[in-house]
Formats: sequence, C-alpha cells, structure tokens
Amino acid sequence: MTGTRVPEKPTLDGIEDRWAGVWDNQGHYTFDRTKTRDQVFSIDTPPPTVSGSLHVGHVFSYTHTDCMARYKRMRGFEVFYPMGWDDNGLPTERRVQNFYGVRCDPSLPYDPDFTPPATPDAKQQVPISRKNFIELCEQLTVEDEVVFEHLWRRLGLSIDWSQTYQTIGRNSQQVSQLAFLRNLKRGEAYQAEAPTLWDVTFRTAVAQAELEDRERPGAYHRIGFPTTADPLTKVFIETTRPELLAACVALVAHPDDERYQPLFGTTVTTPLFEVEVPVLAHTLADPEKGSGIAMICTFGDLTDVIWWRELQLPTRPIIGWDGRILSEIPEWIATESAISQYEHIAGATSHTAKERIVARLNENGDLVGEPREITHPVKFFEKGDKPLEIVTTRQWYITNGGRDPKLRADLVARGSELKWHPAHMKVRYENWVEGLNGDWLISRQRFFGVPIPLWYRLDGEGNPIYDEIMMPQEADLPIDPSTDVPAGFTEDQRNAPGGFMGDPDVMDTWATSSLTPQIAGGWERDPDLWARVSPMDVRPQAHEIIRTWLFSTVVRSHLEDNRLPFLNAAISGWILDPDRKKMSKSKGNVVTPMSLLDEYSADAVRYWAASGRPGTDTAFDVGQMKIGRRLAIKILNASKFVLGLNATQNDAAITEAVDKALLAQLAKTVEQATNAFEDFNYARALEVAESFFWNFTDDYVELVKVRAYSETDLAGAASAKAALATTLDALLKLFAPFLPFVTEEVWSWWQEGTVHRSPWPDSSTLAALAGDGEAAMVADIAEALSQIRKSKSDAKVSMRAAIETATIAANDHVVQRLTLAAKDLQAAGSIESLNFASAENIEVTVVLAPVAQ
RNA sequence: GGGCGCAUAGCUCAGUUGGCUAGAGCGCCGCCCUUACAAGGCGGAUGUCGGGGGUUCGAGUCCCUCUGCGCCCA
Repeated sequence: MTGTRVPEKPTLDGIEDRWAGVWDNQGHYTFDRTKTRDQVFSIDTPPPTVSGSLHVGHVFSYTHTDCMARYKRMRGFEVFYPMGWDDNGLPTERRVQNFYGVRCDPSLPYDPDFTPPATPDAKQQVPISRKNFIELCEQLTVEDEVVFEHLWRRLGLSIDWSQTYQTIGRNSQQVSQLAFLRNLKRGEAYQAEAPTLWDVTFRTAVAQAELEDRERPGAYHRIGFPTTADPLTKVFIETTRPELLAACVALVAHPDDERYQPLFGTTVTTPLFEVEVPVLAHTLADPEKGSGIAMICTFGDLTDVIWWRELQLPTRPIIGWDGRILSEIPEWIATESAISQYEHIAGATSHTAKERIVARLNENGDLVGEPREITHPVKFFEKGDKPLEIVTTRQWYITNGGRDPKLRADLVARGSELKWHPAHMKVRYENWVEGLNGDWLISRQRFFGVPIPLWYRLDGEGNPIYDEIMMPQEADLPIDPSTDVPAGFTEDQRNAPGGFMGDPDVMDTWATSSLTPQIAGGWERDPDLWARVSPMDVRPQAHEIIRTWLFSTVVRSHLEDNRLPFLNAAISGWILDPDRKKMSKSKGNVVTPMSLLDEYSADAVRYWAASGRPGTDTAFDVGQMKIGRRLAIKILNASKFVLGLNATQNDAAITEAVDKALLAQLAKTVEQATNAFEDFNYARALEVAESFFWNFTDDYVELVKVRAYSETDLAGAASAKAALATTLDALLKLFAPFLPFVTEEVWSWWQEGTVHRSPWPDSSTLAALAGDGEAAMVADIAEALSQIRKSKSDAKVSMRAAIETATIAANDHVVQRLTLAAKDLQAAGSIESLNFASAENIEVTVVLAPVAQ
C-alpha cells in the first residue's frame, strides 16, 4: 500500500514542458476575480521591450518576481500577475520599416485594404498612414511576443496568460490618451515652447537615450565684444560656433575666475548685431576652456540650455527646424546695420552662415588672429549624420513638481509612503524629485507611439491656433487625430484654412509606460477588476529606471487618484559579466536564456537568479546553475528515498527526541524563510531552506535510516517516518517558489493537486509537533556524526566500516541530548559500543573494529 | 562636482538589533562504488573581514577618514 508513484529513475528531463502544460490546462495561475482586494496580491509586471531578444538579465529579475508571486499564492493570496509587452517606440518602428519596406507618412489617410509589398525594398519604402503603420507594428511584435511567452513559460513564470497587454495595443492607447485628457482638463498638461534636441535631417526631437558623441574637427574663433561702459575695451571670447552670434544672450565665466570678476553685472555688445548682453557668473563655465569666458546662445549646446534655464535668460533662436538660419528678422536685431548683417545669413545653412559671419567679423576687425583648430565631441542622433541642433519648439508637458514646490513636496512624500526593497533605493527617488528643474516633456515628433489625442483650429490663413484645442469624447478613445476628425468637422476641412489640423506628435513612451497599473488593471475599462487589484502590491523593476518609470508612474497615480500606484517597490540589480562589468547586450545575447534552460534546467537557472539578493548586482555564473541543478536532482533522490521508506503519512506520534529536534529546527527554518519573504528577501528564504535541506539529507536521513526500516521498534519507525513525511512536505513547499518544476514533480508522486496552490508551511504548527524537541540537538548530532565520519575518512575506510567503541565527550547538556540519540548514532556509525564522557567541546574518539579479511 | 552602493577564503557570496573559535558553495587536496543519489557521498586545508583612526567590556557590524570599483545625476 505505498500509495506513491515514484519513478524508478527520477529525472529532470522533460518535466518543464510536462508541468508547464498541466499548469496551463488546469489554470493554476489564472486570476480569480471573485476575490476582494484584501485577498489579492497584485503585481505591476514590467513589460519587456520586444524588439530585442531576451537576455539573462531578464531571466534574473523576472524570476525574482515569480518567486514572490508563488510565495504569496501559497500564503493564500490570489495573485494578479499580468504580462505586458513594450512594443511602443522607435526600435519597433525601425524593424517594421525594414521588414515590410514601408515608411510612415502621417499626412496620408488610412487605407483599410493596405497590404505591404510582397518583396520589401528598403530603398523604395512605401509611404503609409500612421494608422496603417501602427497596424504593421502590431503584427510584427505579435510574432516576437510568441517567442517571449514561450521562454517565460519554460522558465516557469506563474503568469496569468489571459492578462496580457501591449504598450502600443488599443487598450494601452485608450488608457494613455484618457489619462492625458484628464491631465489636460485638470490643468496638469500644458503646451509650451522649449528647447529640444533636434535632428535636422529627420526633423524630429531626439531623446537623450538616442544621443551619441562623435569627435569632430572644429575651430575656436576669438571674437571681441566691446564693453558697454567703454566700447574701446573688449572682452574676448572663443567659440566654435560663430554663426550663432545673433542668438547670443549673455557671456559667462566661472564665479571664481579673477580675470572676469570685475565684469560680472556689467554688459557688453555683440559684434555685428549690436545687442547688449550681460556678463554673468556660473560654475559650469570652465576657466581652462578657450579664453575662460563663453558666449551663451539659444542654443548652441546643452550647456547653453542649462545656463539659459538657470540664469533665466531670454530666448533668441535663429535656427529653424530645417537647420537653416530663420528668414525672418528677429525682433531683437534692431539697428539698421544689424539688420543688414542678419539679412546676409538669413535662410543659409549653418555651415554657410558660419563662413559668412567669419568673413564679416574679419572685415570689421572683431575676429582676432586665425581660427584655432581643435577636435571636440559633438552630439549626434545615433542614426543621423548631421550634428544635432537645439531648437525651440512647441511641446506638451505634464506637471511633475519640477516647477511647483508644493507638488514636488507631495511627490517626495509619496516616495516615503512607498516601501522600498532594498530601503536605500528610496534616496535615488528623492534625489531625483528634489533635483527636478522642469516639467515632464511628453510630446515626441515620431510616428510609432500613442498619438496626442488633440486637434487645433486653423485660422483663415491655415495657421494653427494652438490655444483652440479640440478634444475627443472619452468614449471615442483611442483616436488618431491624423485620421480621425473632430466633432463638427469633416475630413475635407483637414489642414484647410478655417478648418482643423491633428496634433502630429506622439507621446513619450514613458507617458504610456507610466500607466502600466491602469493598463493591466482595467482602469475605467473594467472598474470591477480595477477595484480588486489597485493600487498594486508590488512594482518590480531595475534601479536605473527609478527616475523614469517608477517616478512617472507615481506622478500619474498621484495626479489621477491622489495615491500611490503600488505599495512596494522591489528593485532588482543587474547581471554583470564574471569580470564585474555590466553585461553588455551583445555579450548577453551570446548566451541565450533558452540554451541555459536546456543545459541546466529551468529550476537550476532559477536557483542562480534567486541567489541574487534584491537590489544587488550579481555576476553571471554558470557555477551557481550547476549547484541549482545538483540541488534539484538531490531533491528528486532524497524524496524518492523518503517515499521509498513508505514515509508518506505524518499523522503518527512523533516521539523520538531526534525527530522532535528536527521538527523544531524545521519550524525555525520556516519562520526564517517566511520572515525573509515578507521582507521581499527571496534570496534569504532560499538560503535558509537550502541550508536546512542539506543538513536534513546529510545528517538526519542518514541517522534515522535504520530506525525507519526497523520492524521491531515500530513506534520509533513510525516516529521517524512521520517526521520524514512532515519534513518532506514542508521542504517541497519551501522550495516550490524557487524550483517550481522539481517540487511539483515530487509532489505528484504522493500528493494530490499542485504544490503551488498548497498552503505555505506554518511554523507554529510545526513547533507544536516538535513539542519539547530542541533544535540545537540537530547541530550537536551533526558535529558528532562529522567526527565519526572523519575518523573513518582518516583511516581510509568505508563509511560502513564498523567501529568497536566510540566515546563522545561533550559538556553535560550536550551529552544529555546526544544520549537521547544514542541508538540512532550507533546505527548510523556502525558503532558497537557507544560511551559518553565529559569535555568542554564535542570530541569523538573511536576504536575501529578489526577489518575482517 | 553631488548622491547612492560595494570591498569578507583563489572564485561567487552569506553574515539580521555590535556578542561564543567569522560561515556556505565552487575550486583545491584526501578518502569512499554506501541497498536515494558516482553527473554521487564523506572529510580536510584555506582569512590583515580594502588601509588608517575612533566609540565600546567587546567591532566584519557603529562613527570619522583614505583608497579602489560600480551606478545614478550634474
């Protein structure tokens, strides 16, 4: 009557596909939406970018979250564990262009019957509407997402696969646009003119992440600025961009620079353009660079933007979106001669303008000496071949406290409400919020993103009146203003005088990603679901995007619901190369996650991941995976042995002191693991479980083997079996969050249902079973056993070799405890006669039995 | 330049509110085919806890300082 189904030769092979299939069929991880908020543990899963491939870093951090999810499920929570795909953004845009041979032209109308070219030609890309383009993006990303899902299932993530979303999907667009409209209605979203990094070839704003520095030749031009007080005295600056002279708004030097201190607070006049500008002090001015005093233009580079902002300087742009000098005479160019100088460069490219300005400066004697050639880093769009300009454009912003001390203080307070794991990560959030000096720019001049859902009235000449915004009805979302028409207008009024135009921009990807709780949780779309899962219990994420993803999510939730979007932030570390450098994408892709799963098993890879403590960078280490694999195999074999002893019932009386001691130790282990998990420290929980497990197999199982087999000491055998069964049951549960496959495999040999919905072990129940058992006895026995083994090892004999007499010396208390285990010790060590003596520390002396020849 | 973190055995890392002789695994060395496991088991050796100073009866742990490394921000 074994009642068990233990295989002859347990193996890890094939268990992943088998159990992943069973879990899916039986819906173990499907969210039960009858559960109320207090019964739910909800996870704001990070949506991975699907345009690349998953690397070991993903496996690492997603495993951490899954361990927590599995733990919470066993604690009786209904876990809401969705999965999103981040397919919104430029990487996807590029893939679609190349894959289908198309390009997006937002001015085109939607063609519902469009089919991409059969033989895509990257050089002859077919222009299509934004809506068509987005449809193709969705088609292509769906294919990537299938591959990702397969990997996640193989890794054993206990995701509810009926809860998925795409950041470019209809639901995400709807949420993103709705949230934006709510921001707008409450006055939290606004448009303003502001400096933006701009690629003149692509005519798009460029994000900081897409910048790269390239070393380019340039030349310092030494130019004299007459002081206002005495026009015969000149201040000499050196600049690589003399063509921006007409955009000069100030000169700047370091506050400690004694050469220029007398000039601070005075004014100078720009050569050629005769504009009076102040001389100011700022620490970013480098006394070593050029003449130590620089001209600030709006805008030559990013430092100009900082100076402009921090010194509150006027905006005098002269470069247009096409990279040419603006044709219209700027209002600050006032004198007749200045106007004629400007007309000389109006409409020219910056290259031509530079030549002309230099020539004029030379003629006027404002240029000193020959330009001094240098090489310096210049910012480029990674895909562009012309240096970036900084142009002033109309953009949309959302308030984030950068310009509002009250909001800023409120957002800092939100950060303090949030429970951070590890706690020190909160400081990064605080530093970021306290250091903000501008609102959140959310508009982007791109195609593949969520459109800004607005139209503008056009005046009689066809120019947009940006103050006359037309919003869609919330019920009509999502909309695309490039193809949809505002209420009261018809399509033929698009871009016509007196008609309307759609906002051509899309939102920053963070403007959508900041709403993942709302997207996944059914905000406004499914209020019943939203009430059951929000605010989310945990946001797992990496530390480098605290300032972006985490912060922006807090902003949106604060503005919309006046609360946190999630209660805990679980911050994961990074995967480093074995040489401690951050693992690069190229290197990460050399070792694909799937090949690791094939080689070491999913449980083994998960073991490695779960060994990395929260927030700590961890080395990529196949050694840990080998250990994980060994642990999984050991669990199979140890379980087989325990079940082979017919130790499947745990209802017998546990009477032996050794057995009670084991359970006391187990109770302690469960308590520690539980506390660690409650603190989101899955790594600690794994460590204590593992440590107990090895002691269990190495010492306890060896110790009670003989007694458990005994057919004479029935009470002793029953006690051992009950302790073994109780311990195996608890161990499988302790390991289940980490090693879901092997624990489920073993569970299936002797239990019904799934281990992953079984209740987490309870330390007080185990402590009650342990009764007066002393946990410390386990260590005493381990020490005694170890010394007995050592004596055999030293004598180079088998562990089965008989010992004639053994004497264990120890202090009285330990001797008392070990006496209770004397019979088991004798059996385990093949000791004929066991004596005890008194000593400070445990010390075993043995006399080996003569070896029979 | 500002902030945060890290530094413990050859390697990867634990070490909770300060408290017994600082631990684990890998690797290394030795032993053992043992009726769960030889893709295994058992045992052994291995430390200036980055340097210096301080607080304390007592410091890997707390404070100061220096050095090196990483990340974020400017």
